[in-house]
Amino acid sequence: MNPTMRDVADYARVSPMTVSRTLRDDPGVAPEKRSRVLAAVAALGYRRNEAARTLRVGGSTKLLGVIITNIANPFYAQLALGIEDHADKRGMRVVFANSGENTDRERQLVQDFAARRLDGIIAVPAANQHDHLDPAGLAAVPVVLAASPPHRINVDAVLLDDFGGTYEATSMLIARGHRNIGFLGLPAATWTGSERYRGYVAALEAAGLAVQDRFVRRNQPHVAAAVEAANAILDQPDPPTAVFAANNRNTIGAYRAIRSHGGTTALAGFDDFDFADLLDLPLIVVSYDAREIGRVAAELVCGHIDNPSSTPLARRVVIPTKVIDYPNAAS
Amino acid sequence: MNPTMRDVADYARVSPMTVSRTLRDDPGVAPEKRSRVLAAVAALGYRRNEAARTLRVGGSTKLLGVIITNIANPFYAQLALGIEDHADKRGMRVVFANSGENTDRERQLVQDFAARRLDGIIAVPAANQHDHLDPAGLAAVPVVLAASPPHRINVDAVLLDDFGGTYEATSMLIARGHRNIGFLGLPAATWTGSERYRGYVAALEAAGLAVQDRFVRRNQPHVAAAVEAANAILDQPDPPTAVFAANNRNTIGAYRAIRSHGGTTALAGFDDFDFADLLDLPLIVVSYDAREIGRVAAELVCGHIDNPSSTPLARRVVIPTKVIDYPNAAS
DNA sequence: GGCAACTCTGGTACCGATACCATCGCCGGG
DNA sequence: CCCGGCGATGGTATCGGTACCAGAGTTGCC
Repeated sequence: MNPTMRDVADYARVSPMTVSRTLRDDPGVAPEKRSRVLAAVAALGYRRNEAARTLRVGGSTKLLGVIITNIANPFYAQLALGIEDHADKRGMRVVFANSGENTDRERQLVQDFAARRLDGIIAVPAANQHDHLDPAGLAAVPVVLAASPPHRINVDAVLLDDFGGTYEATSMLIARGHRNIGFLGLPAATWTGSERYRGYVAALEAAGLAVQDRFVRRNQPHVAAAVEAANAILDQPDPPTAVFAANNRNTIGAYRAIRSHGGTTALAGFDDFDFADLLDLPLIVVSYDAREIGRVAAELVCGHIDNPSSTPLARRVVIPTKVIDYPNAAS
Repeated sequence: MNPTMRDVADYARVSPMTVSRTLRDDPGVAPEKRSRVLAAVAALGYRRNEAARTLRVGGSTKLLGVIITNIANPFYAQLALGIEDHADKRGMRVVFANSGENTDRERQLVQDFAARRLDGIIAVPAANQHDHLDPAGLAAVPVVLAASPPHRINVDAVLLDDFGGTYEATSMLIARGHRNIGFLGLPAATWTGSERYRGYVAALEAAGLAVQDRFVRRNQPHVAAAVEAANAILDQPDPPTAVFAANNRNTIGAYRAIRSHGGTTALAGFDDFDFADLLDLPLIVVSYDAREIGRVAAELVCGHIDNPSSTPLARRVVIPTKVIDYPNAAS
């Protein structure tokens, strides 16, 4: 087995206490014994058992739990980077898990994290059901939500300006003369889905345009469905001259459909991506700093870790969005 | 503070042992006491302290450490997904950290992981210096490398067929009539860089073509440098009619350069990506299942966890590549 | 009826580290 | 010369669980 502190003590002919003090840089260890201890540590390849230390000191595990829906989505990868940025500054490590948009699994993961006594949890909730994310039921482990506000629980959240970004991009389409604008959205029950739709509707209304339901599709779980929905919109008589896609997947689907329809329909979408400027059709995207979301979420959760007495404030930090125009002129 | 097992025992008017047994599903607990205990657990919101349990049982932390260079790279995100796939089946969680291609940081992370008694480590090494990844110096924590073979240490590795993929893609360019083919590579000191270059050279030689150093650039750390290198190659008199780019970054750079040169140069590159079929120039990519790499690496490391006595075999599993042709005909 | 075997329960020690207190030797001042 | 005080060191209990063993109560079989 691994050497223990007692082994080191025996080897160095001192008591375990002296070893403990030495390794904690406690003053009041004679230089000579100190060096004997360090030599013993090196000789035995000793490494302190942090779990045991944590148990005794009542200290923290210095682990931050992160639950996201899918790390393969570049948005979440950036989020993860931002969280790690901040965690690392505090000597903390990050435990990642993918929920796969499944609330049951999300619940299991949260329970597991609490049992492991992680210091804090950052979650991108899969759905609207948030009871299992309430710190009150989780041994008071601080929780911060990202990308979606809490529902009936009292925790902080870092949000994106879903409404504003969509409003701005849609308005840009209108400013370019489009009057009939399609919408490929996310399920209405989700925060993001509802906010982005709200932004679309508000932009139309502000320009005195009516929302036409025949141009709206709101439930495409994958790219293939998005292609199909976009085709359905474009195949109508008197089709829209522009489309707004509420996320990455829908943008790709719309892009493919527009391409196969001759490429004359304007396209705007939420979520920027690499290569957006290398495509063969013009594109408008709503961009934002996903890494910053992670950084802020980590800051908030660390704030609660440092100061557990602070009652959850249900704060909401909103990260701004920026609309980017990729003209993608003929090459 | 959190309730302890003793609190539960007091509440249920039994001994701590009975609580412990109940929570471990030990048979031989009277049904009535059992239900009293479960009621007490629910009433107090008790959660067993896994760290304490691990300490006593001498068991494992059920944590797998993963060190990659940058999670924002979709390749590593997929790798991470594959690792989590397998870990999850065994009730393990995954601790991620980015080394940022910095060996010093990598060393710190590995030490930290060992001190936390993680059960195993999967690393994509930042460089050729691997001493710090030797399980012998890490409390015998099993280590598996991904994407790069071990150097002077005795551990398993999961590799990609860097040579074969490059050979095949380059050969495809040759088969299409190209005789002068540029190469945008990675530093020669890296395994991947050297293997991919070897594949390029071997394909040329097999076709009786000479390697022309004026068409080769091997050190572009970011996209801007790749653009510059590609421009330098294309601006020569009698430039190549095709270019092979040894990774993602170089492919993007080459793509931009080729586009600005009129778009007549053929392009092939290592690493597939979303949107590859939506660009406005034809493209050949070397594709592979990054998720599978992660899955296999996790399997290997779990094998060592289950059977610590097994001497490291320095096994090498090679994941195959597949060449994909995106004609990207005019839209 | 007696004794072994079995079921259920609780006491005690211990995993590896550290907080707290006791001890020991040494110093200077009264 | 003796005692208070200080710095260095070690003993002991403890963090939250669990392995091991002992003991109480019950049953079954000869």
